[in-house]
Amino acid sequence: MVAPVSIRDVATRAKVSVGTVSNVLNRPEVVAPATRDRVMGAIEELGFVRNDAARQLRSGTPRAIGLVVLDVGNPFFTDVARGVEDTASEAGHAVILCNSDESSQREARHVELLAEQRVHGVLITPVDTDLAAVRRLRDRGMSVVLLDHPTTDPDLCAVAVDDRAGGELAVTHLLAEGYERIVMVNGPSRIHQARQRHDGAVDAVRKAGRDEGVLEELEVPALNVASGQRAAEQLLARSTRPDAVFCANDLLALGVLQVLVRAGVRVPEDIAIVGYDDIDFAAAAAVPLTSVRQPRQLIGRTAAELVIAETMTPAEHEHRHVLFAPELVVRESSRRVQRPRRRGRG
Amino acid sequence: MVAPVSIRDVATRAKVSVGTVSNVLNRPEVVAPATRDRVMGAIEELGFVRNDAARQLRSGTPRAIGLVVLDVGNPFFTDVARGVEDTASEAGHAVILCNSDESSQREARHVELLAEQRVHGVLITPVDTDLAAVRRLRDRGMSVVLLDHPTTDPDLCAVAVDDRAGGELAVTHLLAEGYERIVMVNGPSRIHQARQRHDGAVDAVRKAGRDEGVLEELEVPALNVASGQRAAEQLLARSTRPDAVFCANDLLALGVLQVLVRAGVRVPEDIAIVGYDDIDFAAAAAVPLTSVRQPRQLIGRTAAELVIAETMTPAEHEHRHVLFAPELVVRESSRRVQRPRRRGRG
DNA sequence: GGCGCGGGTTAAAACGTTTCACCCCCCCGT
DNA sequence: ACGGGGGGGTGAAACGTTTTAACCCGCGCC
Repeated sequence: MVAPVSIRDVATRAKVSVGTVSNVLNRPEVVAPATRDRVMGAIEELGFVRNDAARQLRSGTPRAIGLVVLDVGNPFFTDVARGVEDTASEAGHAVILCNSDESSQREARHVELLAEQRVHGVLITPVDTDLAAVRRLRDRGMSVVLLDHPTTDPDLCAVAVDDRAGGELAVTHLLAEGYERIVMVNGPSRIHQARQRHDGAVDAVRKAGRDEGVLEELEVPALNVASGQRAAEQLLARSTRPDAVFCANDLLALGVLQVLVRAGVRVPEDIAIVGYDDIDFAAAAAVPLTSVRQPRQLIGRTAAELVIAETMTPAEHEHRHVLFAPELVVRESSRRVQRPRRRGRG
Repeated sequence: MVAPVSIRDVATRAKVSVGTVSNVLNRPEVVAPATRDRVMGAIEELGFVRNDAARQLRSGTPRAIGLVVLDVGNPFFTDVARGVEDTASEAGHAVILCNSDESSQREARHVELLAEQRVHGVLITPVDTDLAAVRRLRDRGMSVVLLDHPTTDPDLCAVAVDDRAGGELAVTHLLAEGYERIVMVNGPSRIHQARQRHDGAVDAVRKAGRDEGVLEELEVPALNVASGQRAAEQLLARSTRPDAVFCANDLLALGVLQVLVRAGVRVPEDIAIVGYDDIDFAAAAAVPLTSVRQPRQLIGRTAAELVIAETMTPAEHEHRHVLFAPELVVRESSRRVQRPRRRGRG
């Protein structure tokens, strides 16, 4: 519509050189107030906007960071994204959000795109445990922060929550409340978090000195509401139902909860439920959901800070592995209440 | 870590000119197969990645589009975003996601950033009804698509859903089911969608030939779960309660639903609830929620297609205003059931 | 046997910044 | 009066591509 206006146009308009215009843009203090005002005026009148591609080409310092998540539909990730976005935008960076949808193929495409953009850094929750894609990024010189995916690689920053501890927290709580036939509805074992949370659950059983039969794992194909619903239907069809369900995330838990409630099963009297993530909907569920809280926004903020810090001072940067502690939020869905036990075992 | 490798390095390695390398990258068909293979080999060995900043600078055609939403935490927007992301990534574009958080200030900052990035186009749900920021973008020559914000401006593309029709749909349904004391829990009137949905609700009352007293509006400060909870508490405290609640979005509805259920109010027997957006959680709620469905992903896809089309062929592009029709999804939360009316009025 | 032709390749210009070395001029000290 | 110094500004190179005009060369055609 309008002819693109460059720094050169501004320069001629303000009767200065392009160098001076660049200076008022980047180091206003070195140019005399009078000329500075003149240049600013010209910028205003012409509606000049700095072309970041050129700036980046010359200066080599990009102003965007990439964020690759497993599922934008999951509130957990949007909260993380919000944290990332906040600190990034404070630092004047744009966030390029990519959704891998748990597909390595999509992940690869997105990573390629980010590499071409020469982004400042990449925050990624890798879909595969083998970190080939991630390593390729690093080899091309970008700083990478692993999100919610612990690693021992000393050349990588990572921000995660101790999933094993979280799993333990949940099941310890259930055992303490007196539940004895616990089913863990878990995601596919290729997902790292799923495995860790289950390991933690097993830890809890062992540490409590219980028979390992008190905990059973039921694997579902995806960590979403629909899978939870199907899992609950399966459980309902059984002759002996569990007295508690621990779900690998809140979406599963909400699905389970809904099906149970609609089937007339009382929660927690008949079956208790514990979720994971403590998304906002967990507290607002029909029966407020006990859940393992992760500091979602904090994860995002921390990761963004790390990646920005790393690119600011690449030399003295030490790669850090930040591991947050999860926290159990007990709500109604798992509180032991006085009730007639249908089948007294403990 | 690794010295950045440019097209020039590839050229010397493959013993061709940089022009040829560029041709291999952009028009493989014009270069002889033998040399093409040689160049590809060099690219592979050196791990070359095209620098998009330089490409964009020279060619003027960027490969990213901007998306500015009101609230990334709202599943409605993440679904829209997913639609945008899908088509954008099919077209080889990155999506820069920005969260304005309903603040004009943040919106302005993000818009500025996008302008500097010289993005292909911007998809935006503006926070203010006056479209100053949007117009500034357009004046700078970027194509803009208004998301979920109808306009009559013929110089702008827009993709929206007929909110007024949606509001009418919801209330017509409630009236048809025999509800007669309807409260609409609505967002702040500065939000365009909120106003439209209320207008539609009023339409429904009028068309049904009812007294306008059957519909009352209760305004809450934000369209989220917490506001819904507070609204429900207010309603519970009243001496005469409504027999139906129409919420301006599903987050509000879920908040209302939870508080009602916990207070022992039966839904829909005592109070019916209708939400708006039909987010995934609506169907999975304690009482599956009747809601007005918007084609969320389709909105995103359509908007992305429009913006890409516009920048492909700016000359022959005609700005379009796409208006999708909402659809009522009736579920349990508003189905009339036989029950003893507490106070017979109709 | 010269000519035009066209496929394949190249050299160089251009994109809009930033940065760096340099210049001008005025003021100050001697 | 002259040199030094420094504030304020300039000009040009450089960043990594894409693109265009030109070039080279072999070949078929008149």
